Amino acid sequence: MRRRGDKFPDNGFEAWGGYMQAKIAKLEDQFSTKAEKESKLSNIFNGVSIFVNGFTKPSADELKELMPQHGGVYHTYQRSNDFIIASNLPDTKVKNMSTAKVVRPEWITDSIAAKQLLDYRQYLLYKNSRTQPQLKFNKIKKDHVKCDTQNGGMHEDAILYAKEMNHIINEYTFKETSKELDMCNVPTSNPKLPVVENKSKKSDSVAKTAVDPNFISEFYNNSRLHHISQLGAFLKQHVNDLRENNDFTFPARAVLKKNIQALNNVQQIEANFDSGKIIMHIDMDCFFVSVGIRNRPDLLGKPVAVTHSKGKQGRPKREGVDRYTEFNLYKQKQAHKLGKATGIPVKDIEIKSRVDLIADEDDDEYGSMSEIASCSYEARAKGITNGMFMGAALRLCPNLQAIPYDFDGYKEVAYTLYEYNTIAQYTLDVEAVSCDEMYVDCTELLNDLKVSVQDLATVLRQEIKTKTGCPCSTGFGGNRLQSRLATKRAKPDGQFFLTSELVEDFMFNIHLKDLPGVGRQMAQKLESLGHQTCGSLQTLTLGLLQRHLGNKTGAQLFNQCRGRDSNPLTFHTVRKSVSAEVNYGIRFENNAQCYEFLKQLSVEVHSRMQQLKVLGKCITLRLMVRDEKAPIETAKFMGHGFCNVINKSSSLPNSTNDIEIITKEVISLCKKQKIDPKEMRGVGIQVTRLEPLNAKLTKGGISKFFNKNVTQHTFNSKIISEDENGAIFDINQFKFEDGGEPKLPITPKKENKLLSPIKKSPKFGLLKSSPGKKRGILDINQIKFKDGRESKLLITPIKGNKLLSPIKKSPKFSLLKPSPGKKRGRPPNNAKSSLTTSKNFMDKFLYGQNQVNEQIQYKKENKDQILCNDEKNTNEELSQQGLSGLPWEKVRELLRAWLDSGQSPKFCDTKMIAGYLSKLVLNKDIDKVYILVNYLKRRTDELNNSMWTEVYDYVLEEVQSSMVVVYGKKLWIND
DNA sequence: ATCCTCCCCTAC
DNA sequence: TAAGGTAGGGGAGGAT
Repeated sequence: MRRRGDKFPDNGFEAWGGYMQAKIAKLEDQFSTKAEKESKLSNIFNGVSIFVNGFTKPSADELKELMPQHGGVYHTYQRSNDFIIASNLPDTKVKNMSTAKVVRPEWITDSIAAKQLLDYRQYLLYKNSRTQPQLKFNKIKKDHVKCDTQNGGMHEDAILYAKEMNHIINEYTFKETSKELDMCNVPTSNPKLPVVENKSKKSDSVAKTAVDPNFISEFYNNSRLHHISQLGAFLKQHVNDLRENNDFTFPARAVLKKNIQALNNVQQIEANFDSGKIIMHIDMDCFFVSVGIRNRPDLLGKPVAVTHSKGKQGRPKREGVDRYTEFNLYKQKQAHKLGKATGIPVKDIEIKSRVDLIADEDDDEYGSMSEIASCSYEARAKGITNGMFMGAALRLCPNLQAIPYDFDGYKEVAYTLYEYNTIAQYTLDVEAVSCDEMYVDCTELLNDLKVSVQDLATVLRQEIKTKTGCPCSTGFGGNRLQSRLATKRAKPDGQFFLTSELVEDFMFNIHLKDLPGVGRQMAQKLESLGHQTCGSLQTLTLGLLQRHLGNKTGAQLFNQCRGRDSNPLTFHTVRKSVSAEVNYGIRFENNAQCYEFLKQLSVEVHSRMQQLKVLGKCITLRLMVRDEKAPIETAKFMGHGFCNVINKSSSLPNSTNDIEIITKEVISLCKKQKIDPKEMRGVGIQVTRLEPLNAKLTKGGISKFFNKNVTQHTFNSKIISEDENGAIFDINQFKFEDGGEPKLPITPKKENKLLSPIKKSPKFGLLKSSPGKKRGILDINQIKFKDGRESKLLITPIKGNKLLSPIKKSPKFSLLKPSPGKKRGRPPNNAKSSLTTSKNFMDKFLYGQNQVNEQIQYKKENKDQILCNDEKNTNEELSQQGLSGLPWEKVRELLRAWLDSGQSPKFCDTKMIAGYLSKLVLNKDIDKVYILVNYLKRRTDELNNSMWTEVYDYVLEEVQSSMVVVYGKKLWIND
């Protein structure tokens, strides 16, 4: 089982990966290969890897020799965990990298001379307190790390640092491995030595088929598609989190504006803003390749492909492979599908396929069936495309350079692209598409900066390039479709603004295949109708398209081919399903093996569900089974070959995330199919109809928070440290602006505010201060505020005494009844039952909605904690206390789950949230109030549902009334 | 009409 | 050798 997230809970990015075992395996590999090849002089650099940047003394070549001799690893191109060895670096480079790991080469030579690893910090090329490593040393237990005598007098922190940087998580394994290598400086392949026992066991465990216990982890660790998918999902969540935890002030905009103004050709603002929005689409150019050659200038300008295959290398022969038959089956199926869709006789259809260029099985040179994940533009010029087989690609371009995957590198670059240090420091109106692609609604940003689209693009692209080392392209347009097509035009390494005047001409020549949503099937269908371009398709009527393609798809295409797209960017995503599947390496001999694998896959799904904190109600098993006409041996090694797909699902009586239930259900579904396990070629498990769970807010968990200490801590301390990022809330940091014209150095947003009239609810009019009005004074001694950030808190003066009067409960407030208006999503179970059940959403969270499931779960996971059941805390008491005893992160989490629940809001929940926020106000925790209220506002805006809007209005009224009581002023709200 | 289920398709 | 995952949208057709 892969374990995720438990080791590095403080670092979201690491938590995502968590492939501990694989990492360790990789590490062991590094050691063993070295040990096999070199006769080592020492183990000084065990666990240390370096990358040499620029001219050094000793030279890169000499270091390359030295490192393995002393137990270290030398990388020809940079990996994320490397120490960077450099004697000097140009300033521009330094600006754009973390200098925490840049070390002078003397570190290496001195360490060797001293026969021990010296503290690298004495050799840092740049000593900048701001960029010093911020290690959470307490995360690693000291007693695990004592690296005994083998490391000589190595500074303990240095050991820790080296280890952390190299992601050596399992100290035990690390030690064992090192010791083994220490014991014998001999090739580990010698079968006589004890170590070899170990080694040979290990090589046995190189997972070949799904029967191997390590197969899932091994496979996922090498699967590009898995990485792409997980990274994408992670980044979407990341954007959710950013928006949730951010106050939406963007101090970095000032710098951005300066940088833009520093461009030579400062233009005045174009008429960008005449018609609605400006959407930007950012896409890294051939992402995997760009990351892979960041430190391989020798490959720049050459045809390069990222692939598992090493090139024209001989492959072992496999009996029974019949590529011709297998490929033909695919083609026939495709032809059949097309014939059915278009009415063209199947025999008249000729299918082109990516297998066309691939050679016979026994052709060593052009026969590789390794897929190309990404290829450079030079390779594309030769006709190579992503997804093509290596054999075919080599035929098109015999000097194609194959480079390996660098999944850590992709992760690192993606993170750079999405973290505060690039786009997110300027705006959070970001929709994450994938690890290398995003949409940004630039309307507000451009308005604020008053710069041209082109200048903004130039500076942003440059910034991304310097920070990631990879080129990207950006496209701009009035909607997401236009911006996307613009990017396509801009590539590679360019930018393009598709202005509204250009759209019509531009669209005319766009190939239908280039429209998002038009894939192979649709493109072929449309081609069979006689259309290949948007211009051509524009001649068809809406009705005709809908008849051929269905209502939605038809309408979508009708609009798309005219450049129209009314789909807004989605800044917040809610998960609807969780799944795991493996369609590679599946070769079972008997049912037992099959069920064992299903069990492992269930564990995988379960752990993903836990991470996402969801329960699910519907479980689907997906099987790929060899088609009877297909050869038993597949064309691709361990591939699935030509298969039939079986989907079977089962609805559970209750939502669950119980591993036992999932496993049982999946195996039972599988048994029912009565499929010969020998014929299985792929297995997948999917869980749908999700609902949120917060296991920590079960009864036992909650009573902890009613502990007196916690309460005191929350309410009385002036300096508290409960921010999950470790930030300290410190009143001394608080600044408040008083009187006169607002200077607004802190909140660029405010400028907009003052420029643009308020459109929304008329209530808001009262909250706004008009530009000339004086601001009130707030007693800063009573405000808690986050460390290190400037204030965005603004309090408007009270408008008359009216606002002090008690708040009337709006009579239209009708949350207990389902609105007859539009429905969103699937109501849980059925609408009636959800309304009549006694428990509301918050209660479910607080007291355990799926009490059975959860408590079982809870007991399993918290055997030690369950002792704290102070039964005096009855539900009733908790009800009275509401949320006020909870840490605010919990409330935020709860609020999020509530908004994501897909249910109709209930008044009691609304009241609870409002009550909590009011208490925060009384507690003068304005910072948190501000974040929560704005989060609520953004989310309810997005939900665009009158019931939720009422929730917001109600909560805001409550908050503002408390504000008036406490401060005599209202909280300033972003609009 | 409006749903649910079982697909297929698309995107990265 | 090779690592063909995963989430979401939507259509077809049957159930309500």
